[in-house]
Amino acid sequence: MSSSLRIGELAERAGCLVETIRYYERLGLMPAPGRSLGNYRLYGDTHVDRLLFIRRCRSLGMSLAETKQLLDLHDAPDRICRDIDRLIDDHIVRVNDRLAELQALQLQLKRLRSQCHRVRTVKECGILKSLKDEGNTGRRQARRRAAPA
Amino acid sequence: MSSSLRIGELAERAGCLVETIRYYERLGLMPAPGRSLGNYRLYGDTHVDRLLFIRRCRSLGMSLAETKQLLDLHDAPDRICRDIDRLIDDHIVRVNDRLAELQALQLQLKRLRSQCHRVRTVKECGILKSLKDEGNTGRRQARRRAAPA
DNA sequence: TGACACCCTATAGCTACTGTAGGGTCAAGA
DNA sequence: TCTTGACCCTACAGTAGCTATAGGGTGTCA
Repeated sequence: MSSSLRIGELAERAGCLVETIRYYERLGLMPAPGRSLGNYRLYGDTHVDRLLFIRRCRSLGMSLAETKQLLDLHDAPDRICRDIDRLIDDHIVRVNDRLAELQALQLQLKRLRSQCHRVRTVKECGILKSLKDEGNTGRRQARRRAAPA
Repeated sequence: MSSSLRIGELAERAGCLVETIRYYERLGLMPAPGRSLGNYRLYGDTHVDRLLFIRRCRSLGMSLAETKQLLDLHDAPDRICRDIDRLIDDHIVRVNDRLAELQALQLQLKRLRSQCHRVRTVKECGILKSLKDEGNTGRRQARRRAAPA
């Protein structure tokens, strides 16, 4: 029953590329499987489960680092699950933030788009004008040493 | 009036890092400026405008490739501006798509989070259970040659 | 003269893969 | 038996958009 899959079959089950699985193995997310006589990787059911778990985390937008944390928690089943809650909560916050950013962005783009008043040439294009003038950019970064006191 | 800024001052005006400006220059988004006797880059007003334009496009989520297209259109002021409209429209569509994806994701995460019923150990954690069982992943990719007919 | 902020080039690192080169394995068909 | 073709292997380069580091040079002030 503990099937013996080759990497291509595993990839198909998980809906990912063969290269992705080898990549996860290099990163230590997937354990190195046994090998056939011809040096082919051979996977069992636990590998299938683990890969599906990883892919599901990824499809929920988690990073590989977060996914690794969840896997580690999963491998220590007697720990309290508050850590898992926290990880998911943090992720929800990040997704919310990104969502708000994108919504603001969408609004700005629509405003920008409305600047085009059917003129004919680029020279008179309201969109380009807006892109040039508006806001003058966020001024977030600018890494230079602090001015001496 | 056509100021002569060093790269650090330009970076500060645009709210980006010095390295980012040099990176844009390597990519051809920023033209190579003149140099001082000591080989320092010296920028004028046109460079300031161009960098602000780029940063504004980036802050609107456009790729550098899209930004380059807009810059090229900008440099050919007699072309019809329909191309600009189209570029912005395409971008709006992509932002909308991403927004919808994120909203679906947020819903899934909240459902996932609600699986935790205040149990104590990871072993019994409903979140991990959901991550293992649910949906069995999208099965999108899986690149293998088509089965022979 | 020294200290320090700033600049230079070249190169490596980040995330999460994806793609390629150059080979080996394995099963089926001629 | 030989060949074909799908599949596998390792190692490495490439993607986007920066960011960081090493190892140097420049410019200004005390």
